[in-house]
Amino acid sequence: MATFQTLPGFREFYPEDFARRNHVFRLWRQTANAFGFAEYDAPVLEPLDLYKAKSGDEIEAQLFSFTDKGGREVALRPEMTPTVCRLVGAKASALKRPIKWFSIAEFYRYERMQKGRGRCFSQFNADIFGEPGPEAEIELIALLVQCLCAFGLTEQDFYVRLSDRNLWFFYLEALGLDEPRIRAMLGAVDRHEKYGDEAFKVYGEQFGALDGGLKEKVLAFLRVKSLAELEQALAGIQPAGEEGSVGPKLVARLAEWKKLLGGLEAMGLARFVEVDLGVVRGLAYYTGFVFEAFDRKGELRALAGGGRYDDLVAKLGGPALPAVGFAIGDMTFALLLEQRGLMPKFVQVPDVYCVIGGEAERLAAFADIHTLRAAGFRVEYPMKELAFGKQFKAAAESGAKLALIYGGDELAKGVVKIRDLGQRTELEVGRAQVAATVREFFSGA
RNA sequence: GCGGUCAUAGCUCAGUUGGUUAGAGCACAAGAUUGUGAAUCUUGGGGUCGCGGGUUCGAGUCCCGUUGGCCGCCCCA
Repeated sequence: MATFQTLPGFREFYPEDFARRNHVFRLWRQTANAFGFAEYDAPVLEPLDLYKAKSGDEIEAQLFSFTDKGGREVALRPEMTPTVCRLVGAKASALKRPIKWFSIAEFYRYERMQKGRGRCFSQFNADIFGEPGPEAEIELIALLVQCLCAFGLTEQDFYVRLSDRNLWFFYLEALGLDEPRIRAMLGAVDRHEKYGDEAFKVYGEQFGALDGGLKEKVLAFLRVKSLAELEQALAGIQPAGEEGSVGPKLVARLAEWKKLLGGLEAMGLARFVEVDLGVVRGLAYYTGFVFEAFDRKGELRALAGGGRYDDLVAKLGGPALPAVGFAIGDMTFALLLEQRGLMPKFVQVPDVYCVIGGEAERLAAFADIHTLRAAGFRVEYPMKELAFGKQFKAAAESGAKLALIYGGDELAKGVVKIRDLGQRTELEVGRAQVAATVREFFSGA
């Protein structure tokens, strides 16, 4: 048993694990490319203040942070958003709009592990900068859906819940709440799914008990599950001619909802998306539409989450720049794929396995082995001398399609015996024809 | 940060009310087998029973602590 243990919550990728991870990353990358997103990366270690500026001082408890040898307060990145805001903010005026970027990167959070959560994990991040309208959300939600569908997942397996912090803000404003009350109420809305009416307790402690009419209106809004219900709920709140200052904002917002849902429907994605105003997402930097993807069975943590954060680039020192983004975590996602039998088994299979008689034959084989490898074939051979019987067994077990046989007889005749391990047929070819014959076999296969 | 639960070979697990040198299957390796296939048989390597302490004539087994895994709470950017 090894003296040294892996640090808690960190992961090791043995070849089969690594193959699975590669598979996931490869399809994410391919999908993002299809949507015209450009890939970037950035440092793993960042100034601690970058995260404090975004999320507040409390965030430090959940970071891998320390003081470096130059006295700098630094942290391993727990997320990509502040970093990408800095990157984009620094060159905003030179970047062609819309700015569509993605990354696949590893992140670190000092947290207790749970199912689907560790201290290190990877995320696919995609963001659009410079587009204030719901066109950006359409593009991103479509990308999110496709990033899951690319693996064979369907609307039976997952769905995206769509909500809107702006809409809530305007609605609560129309109900007469001031900003502190609105923020507290959004906190209650966020917790309502889990705690029921208990969720309003904090609000009550802060601002006094909720009057029944208000609570009823909040609950009604929270239960909105479709555009039609939304229109109905809003119709009730803005009687014609009254509340003139709030009404137009809600009307304009409703138009954006129609645009967003209409766009997604036109893409054929309506079946993946559910209106659900019960989602507002924890941290307060989101400024508009927010969305989260969940498995349909509701057994797993959120698969992905995102939303609009129009103020963040400026807050982190860049120009005012509207932004929307989302992230998919790799851990919960891998669990879902395993659960649905959509994670392939990866075995490394050579194209060709060489069966080699002795030392002289080995040298002859080496010449062909290297030629074939240089041509892109995956070629294996036994590292040490083995009985022929063992070598044929090894060739069969390796999964190779072809065996090249370099025995004393063949060497003497200047030929190589090529055995089709699937068909169990053999033919002899001259040494000079080996590469061409192998190439022909695989181009036909 | 809090709670529950678990820890024996690379993996899955046995191991009796505490009793001699800790076992099996799988996997790995060698041989039977020096020119043809996933088989079979034989053999082998591999363990400070997570770590530390305690009780006892004696601890894998009981007690305490600790580390780590899993699950849940808080949190979830």
